[in-house]
Amino acid sequence: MRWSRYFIPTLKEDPAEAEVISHKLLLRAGMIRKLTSGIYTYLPTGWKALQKISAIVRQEMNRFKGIEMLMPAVQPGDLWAESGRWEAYGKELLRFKDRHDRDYCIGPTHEEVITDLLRREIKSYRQLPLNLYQIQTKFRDEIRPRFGLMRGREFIMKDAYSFDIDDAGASDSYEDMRRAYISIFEKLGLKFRAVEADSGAIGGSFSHEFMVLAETGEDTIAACTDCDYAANLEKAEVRCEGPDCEECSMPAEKVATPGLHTVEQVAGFLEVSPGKLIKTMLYNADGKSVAALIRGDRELNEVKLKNLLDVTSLEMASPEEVEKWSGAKVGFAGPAGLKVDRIIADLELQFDTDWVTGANETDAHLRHVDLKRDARVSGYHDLRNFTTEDFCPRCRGNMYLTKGIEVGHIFKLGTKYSKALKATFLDESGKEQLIIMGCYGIGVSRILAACIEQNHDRDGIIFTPAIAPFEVVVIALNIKDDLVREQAEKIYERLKDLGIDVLLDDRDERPGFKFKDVDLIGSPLQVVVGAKGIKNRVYEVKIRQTGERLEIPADDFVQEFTRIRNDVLAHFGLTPAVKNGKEALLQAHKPQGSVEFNH
RNA sequence: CGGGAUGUGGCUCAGCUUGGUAGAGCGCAGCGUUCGGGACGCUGAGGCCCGGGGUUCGAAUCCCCGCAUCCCGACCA
Repeated sequence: MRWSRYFIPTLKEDPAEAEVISHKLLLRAGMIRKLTSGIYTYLPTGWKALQKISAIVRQEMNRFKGIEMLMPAVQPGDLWAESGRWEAYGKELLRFKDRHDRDYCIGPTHEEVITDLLRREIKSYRQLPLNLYQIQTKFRDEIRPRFGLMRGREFIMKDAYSFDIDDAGASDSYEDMRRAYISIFEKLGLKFRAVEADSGAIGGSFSHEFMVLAETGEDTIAACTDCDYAANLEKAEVRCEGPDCEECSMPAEKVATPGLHTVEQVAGFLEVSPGKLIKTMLYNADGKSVAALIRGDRELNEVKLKNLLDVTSLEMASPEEVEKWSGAKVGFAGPAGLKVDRIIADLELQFDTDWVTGANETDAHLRHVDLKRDARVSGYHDLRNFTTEDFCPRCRGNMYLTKGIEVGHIFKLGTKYSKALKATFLDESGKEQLIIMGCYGIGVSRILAACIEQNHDRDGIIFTPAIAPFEVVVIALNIKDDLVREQAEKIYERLKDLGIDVLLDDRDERPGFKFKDVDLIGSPLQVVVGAKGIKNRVYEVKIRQTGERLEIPADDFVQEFTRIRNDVLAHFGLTPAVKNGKEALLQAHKPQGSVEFNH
């Protein structure tokens, strides 16, 4: 492709409408333009990058038994009423009526449509399993679209749905998709983590989120340095182990702590560390009184508490309730003698003793408390937020915190939709059974934004070779110089022959102008052809990622260029695989299961 | 849905406090000089100043009502 005959409307200045880096750079690099809030046109290079992402998604989905199809964007309201989501989905579902006054919506997802299709077509267990997917434009009428492609209203998504005859089959389908997703993100050349998501009542690890690692990510992830374990910070498991401690040698003793009701105040007054205090947090859980005990220097994780109690409503107790249950004003509750239905303690409290707690008496605390001796604790459970001091719950390795952008989510649906829409099959014994489903999403357009969030510098985008609209840009420095033009054309043709997606910057512009533009659009490699180089029989190759400029002899250009290119591919965890001598498909060369690449 | 901000040439913005009929830089067109990190000079085109009402002799500027966009939060998953 020749730049002079192409369409890449770059911007020199940051657009006022953009806040986050990927949004700014997508606009500045001429990849997208906004039509209206949360809705963007993909310009040629933006669309090209999206197609490259889609191609890898498609390739890996097919490899892991997915079958591509395409469903309508517009869906009848009746179908959504049948699944119960016409009411449940809320305003995010864009609804409208046709000329006959019938209800319709624009699909934010396709469980209803695919389940409707399958219930009509699937009769027998012999027809299953199936995994059907599509890559399609979705619409969700977000209350507040923001960050460009990161959270648009209209966006491109790959959504897959699996259909199995039993749980074992569904688990196999799920595992296939998990592996496919790992492979997809490896081949895209992105640093990512598969994160265990809240599997809720289903149990087991049946939900994973795939997070592209980027400092600007919205989610915080706790990840293990030694194994694959990673989880959203608020979901990360805390494991505590150790020998049971001896009973405290001293009896519990009441001390006056007038007006001191925060951890810091009490710890300071009694000259102990906050870690020797126990916070007693009182909750109203579905009408029952519950006390959660946690070390003074820790944070309670309410989601963990709620899941543990398996209640629908969990609220902190009102001051009145606190007084009623503890017999003291807020700030002086303690486990000893507390009048609540249930006392639950955090795991780590069982490995220590000689605590300071509230005395259930205003202006008083107890010291030398031994939980086993002095309180009726019904159980020790993981109740607190994960900290970086904690170790990996799987392999005891060290954990670190990182930020991520959710780009994929896989989970087992079970029979939620097959039940609602009566999608059944006859099993071997002729008995009618519900189809077991799973669904698997990838935000294709969000990947483009996430890639830029992860890979950019002050000059612009640094695309991974797999996503770059053009892997190489050949810059003809002075196009009016016949020799320069001829040499640039020659290199351009040679690279094309190697099967590389290459752009020839043949514009009649000043060098500085062209350098800035080329850096901005983010191609991983640049070949600079100038009069000076030609005189010395060298070409210059610039590696976008590092800024390195390498002079290579004109005579063995192809050989040297290929070597440099392979180094760049390796940096993104990729190797070239030449097929039919032409098509340069990019392959991840990392072993499967290894999900992170280091700089 | 609550809070905040902004709408002026294609883009980024000034002008608004203190009303007098619109500016800069970039971009665009032409000419010349330049030519390895977004050059310089000259000439030129381009604006119902978001929309609608009002106040006033006179409104980009003051008042009221809309609309749009962006940011924070809540909501949603």
